[in-house]
Amino acid sequence: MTHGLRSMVERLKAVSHPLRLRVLALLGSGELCVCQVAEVLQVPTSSVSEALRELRRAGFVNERKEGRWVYVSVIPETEMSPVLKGILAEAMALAEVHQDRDRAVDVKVLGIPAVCCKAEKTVKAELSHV
Amino acid sequence: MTHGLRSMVERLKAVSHPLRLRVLALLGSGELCVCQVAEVLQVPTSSVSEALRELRRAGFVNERKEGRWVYVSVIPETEMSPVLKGILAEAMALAEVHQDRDRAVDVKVLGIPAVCCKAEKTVKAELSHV
DNA sequence: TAGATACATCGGAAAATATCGAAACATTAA
DNA sequence: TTAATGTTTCGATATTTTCCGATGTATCTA
Repeated sequence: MTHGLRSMVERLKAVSHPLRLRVLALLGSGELCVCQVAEVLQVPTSSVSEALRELRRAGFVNERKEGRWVYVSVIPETEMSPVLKGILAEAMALAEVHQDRDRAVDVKVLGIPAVCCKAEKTVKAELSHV
Repeated sequence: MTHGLRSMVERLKAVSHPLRLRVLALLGSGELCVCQVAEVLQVPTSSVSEALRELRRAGFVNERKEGRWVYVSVIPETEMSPVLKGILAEAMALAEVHQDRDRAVDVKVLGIPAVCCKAEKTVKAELSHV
């Protein structure tokens, strides 16, 4: 038994969700902290946190705590199942995800202090005319 | 754009369900008619029918009508996306699915007339001591 | 034609999931 | 310590999904 039908279904469910799939795909191009993900995707941090919990339960992402930030990333390719590899590749090719990645570049350039909740409105304003 | 985030999520949802994944995996070893699937998996035909509707919507299975029977099968490998190929391979390796396949062999040996709803109880009896 | 059979759809109640603000928790900085 | 900030959990509601019996439809056969 690879891991059982039930477990396989749980893993598939984890990515059968627009936000969770977007988060996974976004992390596919590199580690980010939770607030950066929230900023890029323009959703409440609590939603991002919940999405990440499911992706972690499925074993698709790792996290690394550094001070008050939690950095999340997709597991290394050597640990990915063929199915995960395929899903990630297909998701990263989606138009929506390309846009997210572009936003992520801008967000990363600004650096963490400028981006997270405190400066939310300011950053949105800066990004809006990009 | 491959097909859009929404559409990709719909396709993943189609297999994020124990019965639907089992049906897909079962069909992975060959065409069956709806009543054979119901008999093998021991679930109401209406549930099988609904599961197949979703798998068809996702583009994972084809159907072929012959008289009053509807034969369903997984789409040819040449038409499968890498993701579908991976999911099917992993699902077909599950212990639960191996058991289903064994039952399918018995059901096929008995032939359609003996197996479908009419003879349900009889067949169950025959199969129970295999 | 009437009856039987395979399959699809419907109805609708129960369960699961989504969503997001509010509150709680953890860490940092003043 | 106190205030601020990033993250998680909670609570409560809205929405979706699941499940299967009952009903409907198409096809075969007697």
